Amino acid sequence: MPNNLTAVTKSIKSVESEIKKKKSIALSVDCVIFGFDENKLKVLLIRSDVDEFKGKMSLLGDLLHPDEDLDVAANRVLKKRTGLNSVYLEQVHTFGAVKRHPAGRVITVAYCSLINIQHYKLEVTDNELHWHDVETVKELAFDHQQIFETCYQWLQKRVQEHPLGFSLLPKKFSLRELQNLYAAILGMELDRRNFRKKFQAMGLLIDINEMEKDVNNRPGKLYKFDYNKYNKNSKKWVGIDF
Amino acid sequence: MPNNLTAVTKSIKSVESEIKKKKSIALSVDCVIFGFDENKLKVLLIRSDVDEFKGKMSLLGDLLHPDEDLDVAANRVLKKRTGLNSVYLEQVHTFGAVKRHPAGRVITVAYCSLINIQHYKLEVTDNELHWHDVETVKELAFDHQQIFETCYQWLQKRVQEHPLGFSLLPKKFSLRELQNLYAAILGMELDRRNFRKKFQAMGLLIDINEMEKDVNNRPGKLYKFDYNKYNKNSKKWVGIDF
DNA sequence: GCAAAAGTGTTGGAAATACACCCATGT
DNA sequence: ACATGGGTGTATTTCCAACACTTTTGC
Repeated sequence: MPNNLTAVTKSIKSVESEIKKKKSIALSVDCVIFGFDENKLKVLLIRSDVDEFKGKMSLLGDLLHPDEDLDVAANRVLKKRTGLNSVYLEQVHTFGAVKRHPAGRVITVAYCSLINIQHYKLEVTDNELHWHDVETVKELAFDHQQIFETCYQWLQKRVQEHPLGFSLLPKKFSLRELQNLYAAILGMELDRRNFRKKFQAMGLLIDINEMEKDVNNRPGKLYKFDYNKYNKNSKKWVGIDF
Repeated sequence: MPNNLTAVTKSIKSVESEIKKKKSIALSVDCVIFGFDENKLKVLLIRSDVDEFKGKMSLLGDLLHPDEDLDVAANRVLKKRTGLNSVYLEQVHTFGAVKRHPAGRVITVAYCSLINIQHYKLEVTDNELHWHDVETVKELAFDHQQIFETCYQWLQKRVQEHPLGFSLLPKKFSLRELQNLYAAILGMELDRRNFRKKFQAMGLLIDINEMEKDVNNRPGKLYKFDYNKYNKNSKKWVGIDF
C-alpha cells in the first residue's frame, strides 16, 4: 500500500488509524425470507437465542465477518438456514439506531429473500425454524418487527415493477398460482380475466404445453417465465404520480 | 461454523463478547447532495483528501461515531458541509465490498440529499467544495462513482412517485421552474401543457396569488406545495407493470 | 412592435376496469 | 350429473400524448 504524505492529502496510514479508533461498531445482516404456501405469504422466523427476548421470534441473521462482502454474508445466512444456494436476495435497508441491540452497538443490513418453499421443505431439519403467515407476525425480537414491515412493504411495491414473484413459485406454474401469489402478496383480490390478460399481453410467459396434474378439476396450462426476453428489453419507467 | 440451531438461549454477556470479536469493521456515511441551478441538476463534490485518489473528486462523508445514529451522522455531514440543518435526506443503499476502501474495511451507507441551492450559496465558504453538473460526473474516488449512479437512478425513480423535488426549489416556485426541474432530473423534455395539467389535477399546489418578479417576459404565477394535504391522503400504489 | 414565455382545450388512442358464459376434468 | 376451476371477449371509462393559438410583460 502506497504511503507518501503531501501537504493537503492524507496518507493511507493516517486514515487507517482514524478508522481503527472508530472500530467499536459491529455489523450484522438480517434476512427476511419469504415463502408462498397454501396460498399464503409466509416468512421464516426462528426463536430468538438471546435471553432478553426469550420466547420472541426473530429474523435470521448473523454478524458480518471482517473479510466478507455484505452480500456474501447474507447468502451465507440463507444457505445456513435453508440449505439453498442461489436464491433471490436483495438488500433493502440498513438499521442503525444506537440502542437497537441490547448487547452493544450493532448495525444491521436487512435483506429480502424469496424462496420456493417446495425446495426448502426438502432441506428443513430444524424445528426452531418455522414459517409464519405474514398476517400474524407481531412483536418480534429487537427491532425486527420494524425490519420485517419495511421489507414486506418493499416487496409489495417491488413485485409490481419487477419479476420477483416467480422466485416464490415452482419453475412451471399455472396462471392461477401466479394470481394467487400476487393476491397474497398484495393482500387484495384481483380480477381473474384482467390478470390473465395483463400477463399474456406482457409476452413474458412461455407456454410449455404442459398441464397441471393431480388437480380435482380441469387442469390449467403451465408456464415458465422468460427471463431471457425480460433481460433484453430494458424497460424505461416514466409517469409522475403521487 | 457450528450449526447451533437449538433452543438454548445466550446471555447478553456472551453475545457481547461475540460482538467484540467482530469489531474490526468501520462504518461511514456518504451523502450524494443534489442541487438545482441554471436548469441543471448538480451534485456537490469535494476533492478527495486521500493520497491514493489525489485529484479525484469524492462524495461528502465521514466515519460514523460509535454512539451516533446513522441518520444523525448523515445529518452531521450535511450540516458540516453545507451549513444546512433540516434538509431532505434519505438512505439509499449500503455498500460493503471488502476492498472498497484502500485503508481497511469500511462499509458505507449512502444517503441522498436534496437542497435548495439558494440557501446553500449563503453559507458556502470552502473552495474545495464544488457543484458539478450530473452529466459530467465521472471517475470519482473509491467506489463513489457507483454510489453516485445508484443514488441518481434512485432519485429519478423516486421523484416520480413522491414529492421530493420541491426540496430543490424555493418555497415559492412557478410551474415553469417545476417543469425545468423534472426535465433536468429525468433527462428528457416534457410537454408543457400536459405537465401543467397533471400537476393541476393533483390538487397539491397552492396558488398563492403572487407572480414572478424580475423576469424578461410575462411573469408566471407562484405556487407552494401543499404538504399538509399530501400527508393526509395516503396513496396506495397498484398496477403490475414490468 | 417585437421577443419570450404564460396560459389554456380538444381529440384520438391505449390501457384499465367491470363483467358472464361455456368448457374440461375428476368424482 | 355435478362440482370445480379453466378459459375467453366486449363495452365503458379513464388516462396519456399530441398538438396551436392568444395573452401578458419587458425591452
